[in-house]
Amino acid sequence: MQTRSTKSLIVKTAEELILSYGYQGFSYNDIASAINIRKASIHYHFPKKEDLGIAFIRKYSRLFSLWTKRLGTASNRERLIAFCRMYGSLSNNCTRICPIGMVAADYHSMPAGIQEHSQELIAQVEQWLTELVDKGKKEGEFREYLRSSDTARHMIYVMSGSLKMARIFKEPGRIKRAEKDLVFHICKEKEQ
Amino acid sequence: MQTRSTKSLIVKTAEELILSYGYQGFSYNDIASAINIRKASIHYHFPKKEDLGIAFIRKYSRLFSLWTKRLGTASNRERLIAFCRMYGSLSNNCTRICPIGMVAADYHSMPAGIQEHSQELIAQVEQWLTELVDKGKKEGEFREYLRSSDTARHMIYVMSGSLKMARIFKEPGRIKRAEKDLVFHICKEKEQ
DNA sequence: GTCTATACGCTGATAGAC
DNA sequence: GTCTATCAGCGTATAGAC
Repeated sequence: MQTRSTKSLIVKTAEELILSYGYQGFSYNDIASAINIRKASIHYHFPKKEDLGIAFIRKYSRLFSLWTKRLGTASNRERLIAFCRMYGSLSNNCTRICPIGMVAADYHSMPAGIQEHSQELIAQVEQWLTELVDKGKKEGEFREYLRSSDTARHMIYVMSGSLKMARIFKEPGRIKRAEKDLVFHICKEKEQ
Repeated sequence: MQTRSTKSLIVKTAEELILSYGYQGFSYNDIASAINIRKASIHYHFPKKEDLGIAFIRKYSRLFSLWTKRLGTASNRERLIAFCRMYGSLSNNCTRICPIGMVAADYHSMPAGIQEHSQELIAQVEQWLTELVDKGKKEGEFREYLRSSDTARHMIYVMSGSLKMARIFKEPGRIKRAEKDLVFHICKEKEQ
């Protein structure tokens, strides 16, 4: 197991633990036993827990950038649906919530560095969605009366909320329903 | 300071701390210093932290029951708006989030007793909203195509999400916007 | 890079005096 | 009911050998 491998394995494990138990709900010891290394080795890669938290946020920020670039030539309606599906996949069969939902709830008990990076991640997603809604309106796919940025925020609230409730009640259908509600409210026709 | 007073003061303080920092983000020591008593005194009233967590959830459950009873003769539209306003007041000027949003995020790192009571609280609010939407549809105030329980859930997602984001970005306007969006989507006319 | 060993503060919790 | 005193355990974090 090489260095780079270990480092990304640590982040991957932290990621799973954070999205399941929250930032304060996991410890270096949890990671150490999960991947069979010692706590001190984690501190070598991430001296402070805050560093690991930031790495987690930044990873999702990069993943989202990559995801938007991979979309190619899809209609605005298709992009909207793709976003909901991608978001829903974070649920991991009702075991996890989304990064945004997690950092938003635990926000005030997180180190300042994580707070800043959280704001950036949320702003990044909001901006992408705002532009999507704006484009969808201009190109006649989305309802004209929508306010782009408010609709973008609305989408995040709904998808993020549905993941949390799906986990609590073990009802994956909540995520699908949230998607359908959003598509119906935002898109002009084809209620599907 | 009599006994009953101290007990309710402890719950009140726990409440503020939980809605700001989360269940794992506060300690008996935080409460003790906040109201100038010793940790052991808190353990007298609430032997385990879980007991205090449950008291917190149950208090909000009772408060919600009382709130719904105090509504009197209001139209369904007025009830919808009243709900959003009541919910928004939990924000406490962008310093707190809602009980549902908090327990939903930290769910898997909470003791089983708190999880159960959280489920009950959420179900209670969902049910009241479902009945409201149902009634609003039947009486012609709300849009007929809405599915009552999905709309109820949608409302919780949106209001709960808006409180969290309002806190992060210090934008109380997000809560008001969430309310207007919901009213517009659910009510038939008077876009306001 | 990974390990062993260790420091040390804070946590939830208990025993017992008043 | 509230206090002082105390506990074991776990948290993050560091030093230094290999």
